[in-house]
Amino acid sequence: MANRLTWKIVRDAIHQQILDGTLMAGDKLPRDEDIARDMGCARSTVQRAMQDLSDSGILERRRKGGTRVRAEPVTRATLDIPVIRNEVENSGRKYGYHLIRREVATPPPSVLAGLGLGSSARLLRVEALHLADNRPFVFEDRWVSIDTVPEIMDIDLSRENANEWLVHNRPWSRCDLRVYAEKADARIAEVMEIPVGEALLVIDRTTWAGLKPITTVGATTAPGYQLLTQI
Amino acid sequence: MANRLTWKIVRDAIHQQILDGTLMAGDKLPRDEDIARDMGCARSTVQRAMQDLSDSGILERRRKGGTRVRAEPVTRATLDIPVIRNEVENSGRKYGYHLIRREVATPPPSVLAGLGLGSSARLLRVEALHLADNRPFVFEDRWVSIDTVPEIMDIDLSRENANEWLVHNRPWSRCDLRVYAEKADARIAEVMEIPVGEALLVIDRTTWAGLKPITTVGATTAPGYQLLTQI
DNA sequence: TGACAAAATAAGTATGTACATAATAGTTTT
DNA sequence: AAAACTATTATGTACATACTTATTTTGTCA
Repeated sequence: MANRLTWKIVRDAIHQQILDGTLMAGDKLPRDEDIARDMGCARSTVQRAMQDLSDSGILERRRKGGTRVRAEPVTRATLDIPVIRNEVENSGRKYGYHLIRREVATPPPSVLAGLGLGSSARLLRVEALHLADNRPFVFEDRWVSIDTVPEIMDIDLSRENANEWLVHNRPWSRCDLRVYAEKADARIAEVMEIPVGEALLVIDRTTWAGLKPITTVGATTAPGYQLLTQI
Repeated sequence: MANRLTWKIVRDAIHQQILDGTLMAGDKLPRDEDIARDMGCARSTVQRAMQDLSDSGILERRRKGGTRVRAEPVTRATLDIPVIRNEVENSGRKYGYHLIRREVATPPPSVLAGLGLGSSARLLRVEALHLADNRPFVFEDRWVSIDTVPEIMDIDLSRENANEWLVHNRPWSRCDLRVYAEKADARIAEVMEIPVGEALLVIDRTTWAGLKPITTVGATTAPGYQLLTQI
């Protein structure tokens, strides 16, 4: 009931001081306690606000060192990479899935290194195509650790999608992501039904459960695909 | 001193239940209060842990509805896009900058629409090349709102980098990012000293201060450029 | 039966207090 | 003067408590 300050109000007030130039890059802010006294709220409210600004990369906070406006600004964005089926269906299109290859093999050294495995490890390789309205949407080239996920061998991957099965049955605790552009080679061009040489966005993802590698996937997206974030 | 539970311990305990299958996608968790009682800590400690898991996209929380394991998992990653100079110098290379074009013009409709401006607005256009060890690293094609940032007209952009000037002098409150792949056209190929048709990663960014648009930039990166995140 | 109001619920927030921790500044010892 | 303690400081965390808010469930009335 009372006209208390919320941490979001405090956060926006501080942010506003940065936006209007009252606080510039590198400037030091007063102690949380003083800000709390000046604004008339509890220190924990200021702490919450500061934590949020710090998480967004706007402020830098150090014990004893105090709080300052980040001197080397970064654009910090949150990227949500959904399960492909959801991505397709949420955009109102029909999802389709098609298994291309399934085999047990020894992956190339780069894949083994990325997973932190020795040179003789044998993994399950899965190539599959995800469709949106019957058109190729994402081609995935995946290696799954049979050692970490033995159950995957019993799954009928022509009916069930490895991506979804893993995400529902083997949650990860660590994930490496890399995003880059690549020219479509003959193979990709054929599978995706596009001209050779087309520029495609590729999302590589490697996940672990604890220290054990689960899977590494290269997801080659159709032409025109965009990753979006909004802050 | 006492053996109190920290919110990180609580968070990891919950997360562990998800990792080991005790909690599956879609499952409902007990109320914070009950978890706190069971684990022997304050509800605020549980709240802090839950907030973190919710921010990471692992849990979904709704007032009255309770907490459940996210049914449609997403990979949520935080992307830090630094100022290019810092990115180059932090990797131990020499940073260079070169202004290619500076003019006042009316941008194409797509740019105007992205900025939410009418069809007659005149903006400052800046084309510039960022170098790493004297080799092209990022080509930027930028439009700056003269209305929002009139001071930009007085800056000598052949000496001072628009990217850095803006980021230090015009903090934004909202930012849209989009990442995609594009084939190098003749112009880009010449500027970047690469073959025509090379697949390049492009990062488009548009920023606002409140409702007023500041700038929109297309940053075309050199071949091999990767966006990385690690969770 | 359906529409609408009231109650119940669980997360979200605010506060004061106490203590923990990391980083710095100052002081003493070698 | 370098190294090794010590004190100080500002943020970080934990907790008990009280109140707020969004949402669902329930109850009432037409």
